[in-house]
Amino acid sequence: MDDVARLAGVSQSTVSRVLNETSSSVPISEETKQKIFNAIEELGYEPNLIARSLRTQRTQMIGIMIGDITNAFYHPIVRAAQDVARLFDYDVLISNGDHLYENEKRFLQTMLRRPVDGIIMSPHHLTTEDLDRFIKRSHIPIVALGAQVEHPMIDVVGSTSEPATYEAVTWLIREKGHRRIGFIGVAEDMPPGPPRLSGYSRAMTDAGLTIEPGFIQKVEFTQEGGQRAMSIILQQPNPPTAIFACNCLAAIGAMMVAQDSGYRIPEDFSVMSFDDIPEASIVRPRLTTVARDLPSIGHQVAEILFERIEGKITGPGRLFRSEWELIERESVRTQ
Amino acid sequence: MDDVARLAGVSQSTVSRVLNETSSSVPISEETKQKIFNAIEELGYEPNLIARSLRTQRTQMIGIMIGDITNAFYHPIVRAAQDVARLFDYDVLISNGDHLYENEKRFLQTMLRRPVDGIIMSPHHLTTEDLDRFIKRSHIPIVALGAQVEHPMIDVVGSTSEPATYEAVTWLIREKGHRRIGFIGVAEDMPPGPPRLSGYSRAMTDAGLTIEPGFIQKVEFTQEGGQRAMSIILQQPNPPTAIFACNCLAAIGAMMVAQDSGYRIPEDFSVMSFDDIPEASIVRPRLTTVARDLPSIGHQVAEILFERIEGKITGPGRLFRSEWELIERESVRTQ
DNA sequence: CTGAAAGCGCTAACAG
DNA sequence: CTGTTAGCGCTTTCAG
Repeated sequence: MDDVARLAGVSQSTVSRVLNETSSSVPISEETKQKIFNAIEELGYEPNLIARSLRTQRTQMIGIMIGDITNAFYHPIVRAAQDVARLFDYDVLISNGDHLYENEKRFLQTMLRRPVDGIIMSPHHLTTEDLDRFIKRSHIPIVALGAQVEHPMIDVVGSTSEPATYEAVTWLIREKGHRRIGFIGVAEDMPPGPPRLSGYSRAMTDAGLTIEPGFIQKVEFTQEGGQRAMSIILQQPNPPTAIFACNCLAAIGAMMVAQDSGYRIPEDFSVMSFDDIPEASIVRPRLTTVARDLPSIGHQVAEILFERIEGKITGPGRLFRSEWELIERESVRTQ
Repeated sequence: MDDVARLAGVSQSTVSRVLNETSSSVPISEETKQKIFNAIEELGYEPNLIARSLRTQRTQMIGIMIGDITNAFYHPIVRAAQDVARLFDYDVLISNGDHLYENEKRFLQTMLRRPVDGIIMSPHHLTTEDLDRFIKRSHIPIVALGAQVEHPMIDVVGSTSEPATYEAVTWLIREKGHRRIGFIGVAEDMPPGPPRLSGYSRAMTDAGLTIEPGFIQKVEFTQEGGQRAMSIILQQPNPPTAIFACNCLAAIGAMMVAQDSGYRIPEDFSVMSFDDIPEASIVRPRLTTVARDLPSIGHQVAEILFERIEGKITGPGRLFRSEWELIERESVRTQ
């Protein structure tokens, strides 16, 4: 920056001013500006963000932690969030939680040391206390994605799980005539398992149907998880006619086990799942799912975060519920 | 850090020393160390990486730019690279190129301003001159993933495209008896299109087969691309009996178009592709592919980069070829 | 073995 | 409208 100033024949602080024109309320003559821009051009100067950060105490970076890079659910969200970050001239530090508590804690520590100006995360194991301790120490705004975080300073996006599952299971019962419905949930009661299970239970109860304990299986968010769950369900003496899975990958795993065992979908089992990822339309039959608009969730999450970063919003954490819609394809038939 | 020093009753520079013990050759008494660690613990102190970076001129960050976050090909690679970065106590800045020249250029600029200590990228549009200009200015080591970058300072991992495609197409001809083979390549001759096309051509020529121009379609790395390509191929008066696609997503798109038009795979068309992503085994019939060990590529790429970052390797860029193997599933039948 | 002090590149008062 | 100056929090000589 000194070199630029020297070449332009001005002081270094003037260069800094023209570079941060918005923040400085001081007017600068067009002529000086031109000289400076020419010098910058000639030298190919790029400001050093490290130095700027040290001074301003803002890093122009946000951190995003996703549950699992392998899960297509997160891709549109990350992409959209990255797009809005770019609008604000922010970079994004992405981290892979892989659903491990250790990774989630390390992520927080990294965010603290680095530090970042804001965080988007999908905490699966982190407790409210973990988050609270972090926020007390750092004051970095956090928005949580699809988690049941109850914290006065954390904005939450998601939480359509309970009602959406209720509607979907009710649809399976009322419109499609199923009465024996299995549920593939999430191991260790990680989010978003519990609200979806509760939506399922409520729908069953409201319809006056009994829930057979063997019909509820809790597994990981993976194809293998779905396979495991379905194998167990298939061993029931009187198996369900429909399966609601919390997650597309698990639904696909379940479908594959059933097909490999000689069953036909949807003739022998109807399968339905949550979140419309590309795999849902690759698979045959195509999956009927509860779909949320993932790119717009990504947008929303990032915009909410920047409201905090820019200080436009202060005060207690807010809760945003995203829309959903039922996409009917081929994996469910009427009983 | 001052607070820690005060609480421990030592000077701030001593605290810094115990925190960077490896780099400092100066011995420090056990007693002092203990006092300092206690103080750190008590205060919950975390060093500020920004300040450290400003001083050391190293950021403890690497940048990774992938072609497309949506393409499962990159997921194991990113995950593995992130794992090794963590071993070196590095953070990872991930960016999504989305196969756009503009994004690739912006990525480089970001890496320069930020700056990072090293870069892993899969350049699709960036020219050797772009990269050369960047390296001249920044001296940041780069390792390129699966690209045909010819630059004296850039390490390249990949480049099995030509021989692997040659082998695969030859297998289609010799073992499976196909003589009319279509090829779905990459639009605008982006990597890794050209070497794969050349492997295909060489195999066809070596087998004495003619290449019909209408059998070669160049499209994007997406399902839609594959759909488009296959639609055109299906309109040929005398279509091929087998299709080799450069990319699984495109292969899946192609398969779906064929199936939706009433053709059966592999009875009417054999389909084969490159890179074994999860979708390849979800789809029916399961895809026969040329598979590379993606996690180990990710590991390798990162390790090569850290050799440069740590200065263990200097000198001209190296070329690493990864292993591949043919995984036969159900999408190819003998003619 | 430990402390003092310089300075990484920048921003933002403050002073003209 | 522009220049001078004081740090941001750390590492690393240089002295002791």
